[in-house]
Amino acid sequence: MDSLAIADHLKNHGIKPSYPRIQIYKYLYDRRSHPTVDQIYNDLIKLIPTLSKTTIYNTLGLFINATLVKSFMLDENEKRYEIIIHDHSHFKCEKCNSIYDIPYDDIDLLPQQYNNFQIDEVQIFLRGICEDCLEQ
Amino acid sequence: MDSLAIADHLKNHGIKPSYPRIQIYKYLYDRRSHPTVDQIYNDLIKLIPTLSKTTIYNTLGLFINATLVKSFMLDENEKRYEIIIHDHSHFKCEKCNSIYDIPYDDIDLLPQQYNNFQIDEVQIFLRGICEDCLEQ
DNA sequence: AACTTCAGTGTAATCATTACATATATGATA
DNA sequence: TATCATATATGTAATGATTACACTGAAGTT
Ligand SMILES: [Mn+2]
Ligand SMILES: [Mn+2]
Ligand SMILES: [Zn+2]
Ligand SMILES: [Zn+2]
Repeated sequence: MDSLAIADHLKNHGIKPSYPRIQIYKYLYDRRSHPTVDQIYNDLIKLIPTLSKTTIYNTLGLFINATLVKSFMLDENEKRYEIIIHDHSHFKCEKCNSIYDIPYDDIDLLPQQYNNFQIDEVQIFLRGICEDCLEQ
Repeated sequence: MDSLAIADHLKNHGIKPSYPRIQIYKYLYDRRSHPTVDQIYNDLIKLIPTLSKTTIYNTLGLFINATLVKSFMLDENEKRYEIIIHDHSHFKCEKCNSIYDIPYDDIDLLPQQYNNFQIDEVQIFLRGICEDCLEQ
């Protein structure tokens, strides 16, 4: 997704596509990682020397309101952010601290119903040791 | 579970059963809620006028190490704590902010396997609107 | 009693996040 | 183009949860 396509995409969601906004979106889109605000800042400051953390917080807030991005917390005390592409859950390795995406198909589950509760969102976190770390 | 039984229980897990420790355990055991440190403090200060938050943090840390208690975070920025009795997941109502326990039996799932990953813990959070709030 | 150990407390430091005020860019209007 | 209005971006300060640290005091041991 190039900058022009991102700009259109943001406009379609009612967000004016300023340069920092486009770059933050692009960052999340290209890496498909789960960065903290600090990580985003440390990476993008190379590209946008005037960038401030406040701008990152504000921009992510906008994206979340437009349901382009979502945030979640593991047990650390920093929020993590990721672009919303399709539903999946997360696995965190206790050894290498990597966070893996896990497609829903791979965990056999259907938690769509609970009594008469309306369920809008399901978050699943797995914790353990990843394949790579187990091999050592 | 009375104070004597709790004292024994703590001893069995290598924790000296001081008065504050017993009361904090009792608090979590009796209420079966998901309090923040602040809530624990504000409630127990009535019973233990000299209690400090540091003591609560230390005590919960001990309990967590002994796997008597676990902590988790929703999207707020305060950790929540609960006693470990049996596995279950959580539902948070977006209207009344209540946190409900949901037995695993009620959500049809078996995420025990993923490739060759070793899965030690599964956390499931549901989000939506609870029965009570829907009725209004 | 003297000594050791450890639980408990209070204060200060840390760090993520938010609030706020100011500066800058954009876009419309005259 | 000059002027004005509005939205965006930035920097600094405030907030609030958690942790670090140093001290106090109780309990037990010799
Ligand atoms: Mn993900
Ligand atoms: Mn629970
Ligand atoms: Zn790993
Ligand atoms: Zn409710």
